[in-house]
Amino acid sequence: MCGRYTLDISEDKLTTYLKTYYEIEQEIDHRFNLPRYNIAPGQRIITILKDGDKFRSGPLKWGFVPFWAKDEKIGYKMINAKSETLASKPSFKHAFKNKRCIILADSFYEWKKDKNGKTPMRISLKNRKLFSFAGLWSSYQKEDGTNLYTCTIITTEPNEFMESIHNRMPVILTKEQEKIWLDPYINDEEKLNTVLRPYNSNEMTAYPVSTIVNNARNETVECIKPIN
DNA sequence: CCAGACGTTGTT
DNA sequence: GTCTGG
DNA sequence: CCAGACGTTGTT
DNA sequence: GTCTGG
Repeated sequence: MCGRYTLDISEDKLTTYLKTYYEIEQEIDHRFNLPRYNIAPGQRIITILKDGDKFRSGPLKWGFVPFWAKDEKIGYKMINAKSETLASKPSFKHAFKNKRCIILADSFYEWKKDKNGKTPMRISLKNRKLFSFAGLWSSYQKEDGTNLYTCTIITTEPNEFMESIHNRMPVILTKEQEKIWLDPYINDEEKLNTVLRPYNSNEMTAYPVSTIVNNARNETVECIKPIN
């Protein structure tokens, strides 16, 4: 599963990143408060989607609320979506065809179970670069008529590397895979499914961190500090 | 047909 | 809205 | 994901 | 146990 992650990059550098890879000229909202060391469900997160031929970056609340929901609380239960069943679940099938997005990150946390209980692990790419999770988004109309925009992170079976830590992992996309995933003109299930695969084990790395990260109120750099 | 759920993970 | 179960 | 609350009425 | 909030 994937229920916590980081985006350890300055506002300036992320601005450059968005321009370089996605031709996005927008400013980053200062309220994102970058860098971030403990991003949790329920928060507004930085995402990218494709609007026609242009990429757009925007904040989406993490926790998918289907447009037909009676109550937005359901979002707290929909922070992840199983890649294997996206096309058949009433909650996700529409978004799978029409509302795909990616979520920018540079690492994520998983709690590894051992004899002592749970140890939070920080997992990132060996090259330490930013990457993106595959996601789905939704627009939900609230009672007061305003819209709530939400998203979910897609999970898959673990690769060889992740197996020792957890039984699921988020779908991480290469830049090539992102092109397919974000292309609004593609809606062929089989084609889309080809990118929803576990990431290359050889490019991933992990280390244990302090349980400071357990509490989502703790947002300091201590969250990513290695422990013995 | 209508009613009621619609989700994931991990734990029991 | 759409699917499953009765 | 984990942490922390989880209830009502009436009175201060 | 189960829901809400971060």
